[in-house]
Amino acid sequence: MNDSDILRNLNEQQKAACKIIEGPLLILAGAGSGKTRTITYRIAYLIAHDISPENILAVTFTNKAAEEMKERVYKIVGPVANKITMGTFHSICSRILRKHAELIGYTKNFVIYDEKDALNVIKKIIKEMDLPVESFAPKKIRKIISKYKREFVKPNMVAGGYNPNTLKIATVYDKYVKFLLRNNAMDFDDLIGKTVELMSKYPEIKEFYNEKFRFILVDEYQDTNRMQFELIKLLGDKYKNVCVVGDDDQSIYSFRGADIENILSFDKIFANTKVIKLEKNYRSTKNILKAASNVIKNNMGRKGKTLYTDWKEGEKIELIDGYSSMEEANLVMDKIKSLIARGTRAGDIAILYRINALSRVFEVAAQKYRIPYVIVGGTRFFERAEVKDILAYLKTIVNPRDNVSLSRIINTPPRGIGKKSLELLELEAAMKGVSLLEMLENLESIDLPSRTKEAFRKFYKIYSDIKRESEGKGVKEIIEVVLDKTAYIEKMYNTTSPEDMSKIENIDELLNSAEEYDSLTETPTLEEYLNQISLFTDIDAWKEKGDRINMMTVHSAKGLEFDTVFIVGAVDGLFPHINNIDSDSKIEEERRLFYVAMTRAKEKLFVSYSHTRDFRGSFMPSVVSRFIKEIPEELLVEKRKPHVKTINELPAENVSNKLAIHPVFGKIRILKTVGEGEGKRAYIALENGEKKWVLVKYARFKFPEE
DNA sequence: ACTATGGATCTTTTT
DNA sequence: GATCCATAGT
Repeated sequence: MNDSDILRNLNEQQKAACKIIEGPLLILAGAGSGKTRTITYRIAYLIAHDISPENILAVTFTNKAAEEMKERVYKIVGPVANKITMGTFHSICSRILRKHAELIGYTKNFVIYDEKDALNVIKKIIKEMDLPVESFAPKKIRKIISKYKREFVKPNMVAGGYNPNTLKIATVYDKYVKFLLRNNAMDFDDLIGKTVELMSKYPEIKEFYNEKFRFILVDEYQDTNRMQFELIKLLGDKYKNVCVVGDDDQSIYSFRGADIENILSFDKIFANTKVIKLEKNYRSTKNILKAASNVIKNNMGRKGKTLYTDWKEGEKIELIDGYSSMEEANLVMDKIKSLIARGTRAGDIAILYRINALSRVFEVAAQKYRIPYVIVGGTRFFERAEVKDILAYLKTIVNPRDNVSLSRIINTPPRGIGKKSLELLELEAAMKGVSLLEMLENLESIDLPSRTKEAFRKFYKIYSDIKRESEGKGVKEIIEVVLDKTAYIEKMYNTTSPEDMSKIENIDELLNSAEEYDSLTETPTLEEYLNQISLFTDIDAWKEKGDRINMMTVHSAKGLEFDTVFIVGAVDGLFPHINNIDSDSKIEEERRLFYVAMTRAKEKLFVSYSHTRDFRGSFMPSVVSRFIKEIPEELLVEKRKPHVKTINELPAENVSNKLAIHPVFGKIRILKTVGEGEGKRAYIALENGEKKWVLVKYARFKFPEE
């Protein structure tokens, strides 16, 4: 394979990006500009130029993206592709850390705590310290700690300032860090942060990886945070062959610390950076691209790119105007039904929303219309309670120091070990400075009521039986041992309740995942399996092009494309989200998110909204998203309808005896209204003759033909 | 020790 | 409308 074989598939800018082999390179790649293609061919080009695949590191945003890239490179260069290191920051760091864990006080079997585990630890600490939950909300503290970690602020470096709570938070932080270390556990931030610390502290390790990864590629660079940047800096320190690919317009992870500065100041850290812009879009029609560009141009402080396409004009963008969110969902499904009838494949359609909560109403509608669907994301599979229970058994086998997992399973299924007993055990363990499991091994050394002791003994027997019988077995078999020894399914669930049935199905699904792992891995180990799944996301598992429509958040849809896209729930407060409308920078991120959503569409884009929406059970009035208003009217199928009038916008005398449509009761007649503001009520007559008083605040009436 | 129940509280997005 | 938590009853 020679250069021209590789390069003939690329446009001029893409070619240029391949040819710069050495030195720092920043590729600004617009949406749909063939970014993945460019990276893939660049890797092939490197290999064609005698660069050893072992010396190439490619960092992607998801595991799935890494796999796809590997496959694509494989198609060009063959089996040597398997020698390239590819993965997410988290998976690569986890691999590195397992090799050197002892140097930082861990063992190579450390476990990774997910958000829930981390939150539980913090809750525990807050309770222990007897802090008022009002000013120490665990979730908020968790966020603050995560931020400290990302910025390399250690507990003893937290500045007290004027807020007396800050020091207490620093104490929680300190206890949290120590807890994790004692439990041989890391959270997501640790994976990156500790790798950075490892390399800063041990020059010989850094040197090793500098030599190993002489050529570095980072995809989705706009969504890296400071820690990740530090890591790239360290890894690329010796050879400076660092190629990053990103699009400032698609930066949508600032809540996770992603810092656009990483793009803007890349060339300050890596001197003589070459910059290439990919501005030709191969994905969307002219109309979609034009609409998206008109939205994103309202953001200030962009690097500035002008996307263009040779593609057809295409269809205009269609707005879908529902009254309630239920009606909105039904109208969307109506549309989808007719699209499918006209030959569109269900798998080529996506419904994108701002928040997961919205999936529910669309799921119900899809079922009603008998449209096959798949929901990607939401509650992660591996975070479901029944799955976590089983995994906790596995984690305890691998890492006996993991007290979080042990306290989860010690009485699951119930075996007579209650809160009090567990507390006693924890107290003893803390005093002796040993793990819970070590405590269980030495039960004789402590003074306990004999019944409690017996219960502990029984549990320890189950645990050691599992451990013994797991020796030399595959992961699936080990899970079967756990299920067998604990009688988990029989004791926890009954086969008549539908909820329990779905839990049993989830456990089956877990067995399937283990079986798949066992069969696809050369030397399967429990350790590796646990590591893999703790860094696994739903999007990684998502099978594309199934014959079902796809539903997911806009965040999950990053990097994907679909023929037909529905952006749903496009109302102010949802998209942009209510939490992000109080500052320009937050609104700009919401706008980028909307832009990402729009640019997922290849052929046809729909945007839907409703005039009321469900909020914690009751109704909330809503207003069309400001982003819809930024789409030029000539790109829309129909002109935007004037916003419907609500009862509060009309004088009382205009309302009486008027026909309206109510979100629940349908066609109604308003007879009179009483009161003003919050307490304003309306007396209405339903079609069936029934009469009712309703609160105007919740019942949003729509008046026809206003 | 366990289960059922009601109350409070919350939802942004994710590795 | 879901989930988490404290409490009361078994």
